[in-house]
Parts: sequence; C-alpha cells; structure tokens
Amino acid sequence: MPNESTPSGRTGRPRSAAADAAILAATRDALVELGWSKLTMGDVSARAGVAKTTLYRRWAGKNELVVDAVAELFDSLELPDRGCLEADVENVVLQFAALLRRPEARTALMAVVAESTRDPALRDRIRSAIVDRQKRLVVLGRERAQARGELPREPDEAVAERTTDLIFDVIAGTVVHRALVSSEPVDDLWAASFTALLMHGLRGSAGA
Amino acid sequence: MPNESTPSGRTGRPRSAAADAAILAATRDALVELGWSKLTMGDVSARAGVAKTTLYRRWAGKNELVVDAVAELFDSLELPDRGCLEADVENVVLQFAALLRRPEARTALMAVVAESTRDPALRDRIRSAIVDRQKRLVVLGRERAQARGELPREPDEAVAERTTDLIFDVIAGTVVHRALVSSEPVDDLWAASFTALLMHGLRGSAGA
Amino acid sequence: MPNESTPSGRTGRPRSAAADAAILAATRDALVELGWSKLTMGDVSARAGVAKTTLYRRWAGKNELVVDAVAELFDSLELPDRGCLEADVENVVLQFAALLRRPEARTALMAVVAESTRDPALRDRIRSAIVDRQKRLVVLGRERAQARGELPREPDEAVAERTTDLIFDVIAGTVVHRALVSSEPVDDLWAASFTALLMHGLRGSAGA
Amino acid sequence: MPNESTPSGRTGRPRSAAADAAILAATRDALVELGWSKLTMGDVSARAGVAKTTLYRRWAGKNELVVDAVAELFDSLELPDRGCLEADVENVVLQFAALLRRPEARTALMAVVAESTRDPALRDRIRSAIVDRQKRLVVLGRERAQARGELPREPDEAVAERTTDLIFDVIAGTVVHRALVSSEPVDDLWAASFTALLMHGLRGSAGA
DNA sequence: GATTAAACGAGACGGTACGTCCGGTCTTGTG
DNA sequence: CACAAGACCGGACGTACCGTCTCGTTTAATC
Repeated sequence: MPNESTPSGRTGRPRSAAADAAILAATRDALVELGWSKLTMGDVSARAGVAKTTLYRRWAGKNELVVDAVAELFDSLELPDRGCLEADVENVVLQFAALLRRPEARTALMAVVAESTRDPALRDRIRSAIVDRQKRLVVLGRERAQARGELPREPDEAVAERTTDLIFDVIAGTVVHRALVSSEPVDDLWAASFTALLMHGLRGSAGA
Repeated sequence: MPNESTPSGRTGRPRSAAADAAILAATRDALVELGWSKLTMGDVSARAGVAKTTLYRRWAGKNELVVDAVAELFDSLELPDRGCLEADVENVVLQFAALLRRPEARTALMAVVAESTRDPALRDRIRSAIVDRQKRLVVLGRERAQARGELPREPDEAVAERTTDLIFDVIAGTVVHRALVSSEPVDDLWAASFTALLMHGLRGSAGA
Repeated sequence: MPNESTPSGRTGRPRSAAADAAILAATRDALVELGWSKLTMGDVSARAGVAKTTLYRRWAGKNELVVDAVAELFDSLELPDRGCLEADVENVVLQFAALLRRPEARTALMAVVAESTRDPALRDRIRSAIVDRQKRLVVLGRERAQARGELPREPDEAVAERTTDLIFDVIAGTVVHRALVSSEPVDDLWAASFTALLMHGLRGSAGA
Repeated sequence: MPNESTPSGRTGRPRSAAADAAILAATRDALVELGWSKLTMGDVSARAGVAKTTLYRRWAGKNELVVDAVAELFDSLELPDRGCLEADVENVVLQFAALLRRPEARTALMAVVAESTRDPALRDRIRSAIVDRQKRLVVLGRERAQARGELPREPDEAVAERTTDLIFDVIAGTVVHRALVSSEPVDDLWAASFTALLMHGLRGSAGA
C-alpha cells in the first residue's frame, strides 16, 4: 500500500517499515495543523524524522501520500445493526459527518479529488483506496435490510452493483456537499430529514 | 464582484474595466490548460496582458480569483419546463453533469472547496457566488411541481427553506460525487435511476 | 563587471547596485571562513541579505561569482619604484606572496583555475579579470628598468609582448607553486634567491 | 599507497588487489570524461564495478582518491641525457607541458591543490606523492650538469636542497601557470625562450 | 572440511545543497 | 492614481551526492 514501485530485489538494505508508519502519521498531523495547501513534503519528512529522499522513494508526490494517509481514516466507519434500515442509514450518515469534521479529512478529501481531475492514476488510487473500500457499508446495509424484508432482493448481479454505486454516491455525496460545499452542520435533525427523503422520496411523506 | 476592496477614491486614473474581463477569461483558459494546481498568478497576468500588480489590486489571491472566474459558469444552468417533476429533475441532473465535464469547472470546484475548509472568507464567497445562486433552480422546480400538484405546499417558511437546502445538497452532491469522486459517467441511464430513487425512495419501487 | 547578461531594458525596477557589493563582500567572507569547496550559493545569499534568485540573476554560478569576488584583490598589487630592478622584483614577489597568504585568495585562485580547465568561458573570464590586468606590473617594471638602462629596449612590439607574458608566468607561476603546491613559505630569503636566479640565470653567479 | 588505514588483521577475507587498480583506472577515466567537479564517488564505484563501501574502505574521500589516481601519471616524466643543460631543461619543460595537456592531469592537479589550502593532510599527501617524487628530475639534471662542468658544485648540502626546491618551483610553476592560468600553449618556441631566460637571466642576453 | 571473520554487492538511510519556480511586494517610468 | 515591467525576498520544489548503515553473500586463512 504505502510504497510506489517496490524494487522487489532481495539484495541491499530493506526499506524501513517504521518509516512508512511515521510518514503517514506525520502527514496526518501536518494536515491537521497546516491544511492541504500549506503542507509541504519537506515539513512531513522533518516531522517523521525521515529524509526527503526516503519519502520520495515511496510516494511520487503530495497527492499520493495524502490519499494513503487519509484512506485509512475511512476504515473506521462501521455499520452496527440498529434494528431497522432507517436507523442504520442515519447512523452511517452521522458517522460519516463526524469523520468530515476531522480537519485532516476535510482538507485532504476535496483536495485530492480536485487534483485527480487531471491525473488518472490518482483517480484510480482514490477509487481503490477510498471509494471501493467503503462500498462495503452499502453492501452490508442492503443485505441486512433484505434479510429483514425491508428491501427486495436483486435478481440481477449487474443491477445490484449499479444500485450499490448509486446509493453510495447519494449518501456520501449528499453528506459531503452539505458539510463542505454548503458548509452547514450535519446534525441529528438534518440526518433524520435526509434519511426520510432517502427512504420515501420526494413524493413520499411530507418531503422534509 | 471582481474587486477586493474598492478604493472608492474618486481621484486618479480609474481602473480598467477591460482588465477584469481579460483576467477572468485568462483564468478560465489557464484552468483548462493547466488545471488548478499548475495555474499561477504570473501566468494568468501574462495571458491577460496585464501586470501582476493589477491582478493583485483586484483579487487577494488565487482562490478568490478562481471562485469568481468559475462562478458565472454555473449561471448557465436553466430549468425549462419539461412538463413533470421527473423530467425537470432529470434535465437539471444532466445539465449539471455537462457542466462538470468542462475541465475548468471540474478542477476548480473541488479545489476551492478544499481551500475553503481552512478559510471562512472563502467559504462565504463560495456560498454566495455559487451555492446560494443555484438554489434558485430547486426553488423554481418546487414551485412548478406544487403548481402542478406533484408536491404539497409547505405551510412553514423555515421548513420550506430547509427542504430546499436538502434537495439541493442531494442533487448537487450526488452528481458531483458520481462524476468526480467515483469517476463514473453521468449518462441518461444513471440520471433516470437517480431520479427514480429521488422520487420514490429506497422503498419506493424496485429500488433502482 | 558583476552581472551576467544585462537585460538592458529600461523599464521595470532597476537592479540594486548595493546588492552587487554586498554579494561580493559576502563571497569573500565566506571564502575566508569556509573555503572554496564548502562555500555555497545559499550561504552567500544569506550573508549578503539577498535572495538566491537575485544572486543567480547576476552570476551563472559559483565559479563566475568567485572569480569576480577575488579579481579585485589583485588590484591591490603595486609597483613602487625601489631604485633598481632587483628591488622592484623582490618587492612584487613579496607582495604577491602576501596576497597568497590571504585565505580567500589561496582557496579561490586554484579552484577557479581548476574549473576553468573544462570551461572556456571561465578561462576567458579569469584571463581578462585577473591575468591581463596584472601584466601591467611587468610592463611598468620593464619600462622603468629600461629607463634606468638595466634592460635593453625591445625593438619589436610582438617580441616585447611575448617577453612580458613570459616574465609574468615565471614570477607569478613560481610564487604560486612555492606557496600553494610545494607549501613552503615565501620569505625574504627565498625572495632574494629567486630574484637572483631571475636576474642572472642558472649559470649566472653562484646559482642560488 | 591506496589504502587508508590498513586493518592488519590477519584473519578474514583479504582486500581485493584488483579492486584498487580498477578504482584508480575508473577515477582517471571519470576525470577525463567529467572533470574534477562533476566526478562523484558513486560514479567511480559504478565504473569500477565496485560497491561504494569498498571505495570508502580504502580512501577517505574524493581528494585522496584523486591525488593517488593522478600521482602516478607524473612518474612517466624522464630526463634522458640530451648532452647539455639547455637541452635537458627544454626537454623536461616540453614533457611536463605534454602531461598538462592530458585532461585528467589538468583538471585534477589544480583542484587538489585548491582543496589542500584548507587541509594539511592533503597538502602532505600532495607533497609526498607528487612534489617530492619529481624533484628527482632537478637533482638528476643538476648532477649531470655539474659532471659536465656546466654548473658549479654546491659545497653545502642545505644550500643544495634549497636550490633544488627553487629550480623545481620555477620550472614547474612557470609551465603550470603558462598552461593553466594564462591558458597559452607551451610550444617549442616558448620552451626555448623560457630555457634561455632560465639560463641567463633577465640581464643575460636579449631577454627573450 | 568446517569454522570464522572480514570484504564484498546492493541499496536504503539522514543530510545538505542544488538551481528553478512561484507568491506577493516594491520600485521604477509612463499615461 | 492606474498601469506595465521587472527586480526583490522568501520559501518549497524535486534531484543529486554525500558518507553511513544494514542486509545477505563470498572468499581466504585458520582450525
């Protein structure tokens, strides 16, 4: 995960595993203190107690480094069984909002996405390190709801995948937009409104 | 809009109005060619045939400049009456997706949002120049649907505003996430699926 | 003299004259403290209170900078009339030796000559800034000796120039070799021996 | 000669003798191709097919390595008996000039001398490896000339040594200065002029 | 023949300097 | 006063070498 292009040769001094961890931790610290745009490679290497060359030997640049540093934050998201689909959705929305309140996640996520618009390799990295990994939450939530009888089973595999993607984009996109673009708080009330909308649609009940 | 702190003095040579337009156009061109991160103030000033000092006299920095340069792109979004709510939603989704296919919008939008996580003034500028202006589309769509009887009228003004915000975040956020984070195409099929979900909710019909 | 390729454009802010002087002085200080090989451009710019870019705008690199910084040291050499040729020669030998005792001259002179073996432009710069300027001492000494009747007049101009060059190489080369290669002191005794040899040749008198 | 501090332990794998030769040859090659300042230890080790550690085990640094690599070039100088002192001097001048036309000698000699101005150990190494070894030429030439009756015998040993040193500095210094500082060719004509001056002194004959 | 201890290749490591680029400010002269 | 031009200070960039350090692998001399 951490490195760039492993030389895989078995001769020579092996790369320090401790350095990887120190660098990623230093990167997160620097993101908290400085934010994306003022984070510098030199500063990260200094914080990690590591030479700049060591850093560049493993990551091609700031973008790749930050994606890896931030990706694992998303692994903390969980989906405990709250008994019904509404509660599960509301819970994951609030968890995600809490994550987006962390300064390192706020500043880094949008920045790497912005950079990725011009860099296909970075785009792939984001997808594999963040997006695809968190789709597990949607998959799990759907299976659970289907087991409860709250949602019908998908007969077709391809349709199931497209639905997973759609739900993921709706939930993640809406929360990110609320939190970072509209800059409004994601609180319990809003989470309930959003969950209701997601459950019943615009025409469903009152609409709010 | 363009300037930073109006000098308001009535004496001396007045600022060139042509310069503003040239600078914003140059900024958009540079965004297309270079993307956000490689765009430089010096380059913009050179493209615009303007001295760097002239540029800094009007905008405080790259962030402010790019917000202004990009904001007006969003004004091109329209909401022609397609006869029913589904069609109106689907249309605005596809329009927004087309906008996000423009390189200057792709690269700039996420970048300024990323910067805004650490800069309240920039956050406000984004909100007033982009977010709030485009909420008109939701307001208009809702009013039209209510006139058609597709949606109930909101008795309470505050609730109406919260609903507007929510719908805006859902639509804009989901499309942005699909296009820029998941990096998947927003085509007619997807737009239809998303619209269906938005109309009827997860429990509504088939769920896709 | 100081700069590299004067832009000669008359618009824009003119280059600071004070910066040139500060840079050359800083260079000499750094040579004294650090010697040629540990002198860095960054250190010079810091000592001079000047940005690195300012330094590179005027000199192409360390070599060119040091030649200019050191060249003017050689202008301190003088040739007061001591009454006879022997005394004049002995005096200039001792002056040159004193100059080569200065750390900045010692370390810089040989270093730039070493670099010049691979850089024709630097070779020319050394010749014009140092070598040719100091030949004046030989020319003056010869004229004075000829006036005194100690040396015959040269009928041919070309021969005169070749003789000037030869004498210059003998005196300067011998002193430099004694001081820097053989690493032996150039004291009064040695200066007298050398002068005697130069006057009368190996076969002349005792030979020492 | 090659190594730094002999380990003298009698057990363990002995140092490869072939490596020494390969390293010195690689150093000379690199000097020819790159010159002193662009020669790097890593490059030398790669050319020699040797690890950097092997190189550093034997030489303390670039300076020491280059002195050793270049010193033996000077051993090629010889003093065949040309029948008279003038001819012998002229011959050695031309030989030395030919040596200074070799790029590895040109670039290395001045560079190590420059470095030696700040490094007494290097100064000693140059003196013992180069200077003192070549004084044999002066000693031999003097003895031969004395045997021919061209020069008087020195009664005093100390005076003899001082004279040897002086003549060495005059010849070596002048040729080096002509070739490397003044950057003028050392051809037959110049060699004859210099020899004449050395024989008869400024007052001797015509002076050129 | 087994042991042993150093030399060896490979290459990662913490540093330092490089020369370039950009950000933002300032100082000219001109309009 | 605005403006074009461009010099200025500061600071980060990504690269190149430095000299050191770990690795696993030879290679002789000693046992």
